[in-house]
Amino acid sequence: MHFELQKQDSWSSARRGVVHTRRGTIQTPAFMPVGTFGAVRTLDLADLQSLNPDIILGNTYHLMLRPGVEVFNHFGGIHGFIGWEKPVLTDSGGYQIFCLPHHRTITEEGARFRSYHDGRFFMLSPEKSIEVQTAIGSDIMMVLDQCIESTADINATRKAMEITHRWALRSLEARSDATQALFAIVQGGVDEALRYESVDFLTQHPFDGFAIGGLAVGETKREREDFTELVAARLPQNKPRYLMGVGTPIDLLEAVRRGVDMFDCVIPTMYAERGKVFTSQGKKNVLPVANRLSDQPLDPECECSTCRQYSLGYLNHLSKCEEPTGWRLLALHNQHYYQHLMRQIRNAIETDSFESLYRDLTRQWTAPLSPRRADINSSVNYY
RNA sequence: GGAGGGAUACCCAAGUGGCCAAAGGGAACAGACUGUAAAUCUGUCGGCUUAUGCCUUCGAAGGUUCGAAUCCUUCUCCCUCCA
Repeated sequence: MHFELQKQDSWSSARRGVVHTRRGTIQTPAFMPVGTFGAVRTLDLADLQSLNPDIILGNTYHLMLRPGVEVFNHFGGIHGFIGWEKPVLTDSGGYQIFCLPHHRTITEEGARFRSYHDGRFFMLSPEKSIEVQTAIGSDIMMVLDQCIESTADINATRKAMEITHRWALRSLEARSDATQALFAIVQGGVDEALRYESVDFLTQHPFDGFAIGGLAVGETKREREDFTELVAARLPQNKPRYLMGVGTPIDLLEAVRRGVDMFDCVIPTMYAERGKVFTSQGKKNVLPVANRLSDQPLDPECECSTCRQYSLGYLNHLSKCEEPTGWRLLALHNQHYYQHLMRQIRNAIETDSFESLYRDLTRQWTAPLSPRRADINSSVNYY
């Protein structure tokens, strides 16, 4: 795997690049839809192909519990299993160490988990995570890390960072197939010195890319942006930078501006299930009764299949009935919105217009609506 | 014509003398959610309000009682069964 840096924005740290993987290229900045269990929630392969992201995500932790390594060995990896031929990145399970704290204990060896699904104990070590990711056959693997709340004290944060470093080296050692890329994960909470230390340690080793972990886990938006900037600026130019788990459209824009190349987030699908969509007019709630008789699309400026075919009134109805088709239609819209946003961003960097795109979008997302527009659709919010 | 059962807030529904402005659902409204144990969680939901405060409310009208959604009388409407 290698990273081709095509253009550096002159106004900001934004960069346009291409990640070359064994299964194809990823145009960056890129947003990767999250498919934890081997499917982007509510979407099927045809939906996914119509959205056409360059890469999707799967999750080691969930996939090792179900269906298990045996199934991936049988099917020859996730690509054959789910029918997706383009790149897949697997998260290592590090986030589950963070978000399932009552189900595990951490030792030097790894995280000993009690399965939330059948109660059995198992050890998720760096080696085990790599073994599972190898069976899954992802094109980009992540090292097992210890993510920790941004609000944790400095000692705990240092400890988590140091174990993350040791686990990262063990992961590198455990990799058997170098065509599977391996990214390390920078930790260090919201402490400047620790973040620098983490970057400096990890970048001494031959990882294919570097992720910024431990953000969007309790810190303020400002801290998130500051630490993204600080870490990205210290990472090598010639390797991709991946901000894990982030975020809202404005988070993405702010992070691209600070030099991040790759993102993933559950927000597009999660919000779809909550009746929330991103539009050119801001974040909108589909559920209020005020939308019941609307024959307008979700977003008149959107070209997604949902906006081309369905009225807000119908989507309001489906969402209120908790009809899975409604979640799917909103998920398609939100994922389209994210892919479209990233296309706009890539274009803007290419054509030296990132600054004006940045200003347009931030104005659009934060400016109050005109009275006329507010009158037409009272359920619009800002980001 | 006879015998029973019922009427509670926007809807369904609990409550059978004080701890009832009234459980629980639903709806509505607001909020949360960022490397998905999430079709989840939180708040508001009679009115006025800073309120542990006042006012109005449990089909209607009277009555008993210190005190009534709860007991009694009459009335109205609904349901079931028997003729």
